[in-house]
Amino acid sequence: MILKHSKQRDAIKGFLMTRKDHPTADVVYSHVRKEFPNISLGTVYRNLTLLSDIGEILRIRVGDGIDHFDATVEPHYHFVCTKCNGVSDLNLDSLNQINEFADASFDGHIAGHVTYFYGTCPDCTKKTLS
Amino acid sequence: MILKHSKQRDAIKGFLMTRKDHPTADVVYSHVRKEFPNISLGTVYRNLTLLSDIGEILRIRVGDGIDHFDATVEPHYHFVCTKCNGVSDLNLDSLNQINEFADASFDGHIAGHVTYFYGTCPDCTKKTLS
DNA sequence: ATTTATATCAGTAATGATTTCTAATATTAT
DNA sequence: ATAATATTAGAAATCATTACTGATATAAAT
Repeated sequence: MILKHSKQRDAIKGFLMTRKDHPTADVVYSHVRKEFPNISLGTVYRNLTLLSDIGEILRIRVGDGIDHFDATVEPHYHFVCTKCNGVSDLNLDSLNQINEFADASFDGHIAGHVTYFYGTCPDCTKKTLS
Repeated sequence: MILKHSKQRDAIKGFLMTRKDHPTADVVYSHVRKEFPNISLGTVYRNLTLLSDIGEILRIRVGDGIDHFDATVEPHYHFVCTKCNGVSDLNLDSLNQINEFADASFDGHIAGHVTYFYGTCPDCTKKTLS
């Protein structure tokens, strides 16, 4: 199916690009609504799904049962704060060697892995100390 | 709240212990129903949640949006087959060193990681070849 | 510019997994 | 036995997400 240009899709992608905290569909919705008061949550979901299908954004699942979205599509790892539940990026080299490590003792074929780290984010660490 | 014994809970835990494929609540439900025809899905969910809260089983999220459950609580890694969607265990040493690796370039504190591997399981690998 | 074709939209309804509610039942202690 | 209460079955509610529908916007063809 051929894509047609859409202002709503532009706004969704544009908003995501301004954010480093991997917002949920609901957060995207509430912000894009400032520019498009009549936009529907269904449109937000449809475009987030479309954009991730064509590889322009990432859909991230970090165990809270809610999908998060990320405009940075280059492979990278994520961090989830167990205090504020925030999601952020980690500046970390690829851990692809763990695929071979796992493959060594496995009878099938390992193509990749999904990893996220958890703990206390910089902000919550500061708050704990003060 | 003090726990009381329950035949339904026993059956749920007992069924889970016979399985290595990390069934979903729905699968647990359909099997336990053979012994307790009137058991409700809510009871299955409540007990699976209770058992994982007290650490007798694990609740596993592998990105398909459905919770899987595992009677093996010792830390171990999981594998998801991208062909049959089956979930299985991996016999793999802990990768805890990646926590320190990630911590090195991170301003907060990393307490742990969640990882699962994906690819083709032994069965599907065999079928592809034949 | 008009017309045509169709992708996208807003709004709403439907879905699927999971949780919560309620009155009845089962379990444990007294 | 009796009392106290955790647990149950069944149904309803919730939450995130997807699908449906007729109207609208976009891009291409005339």
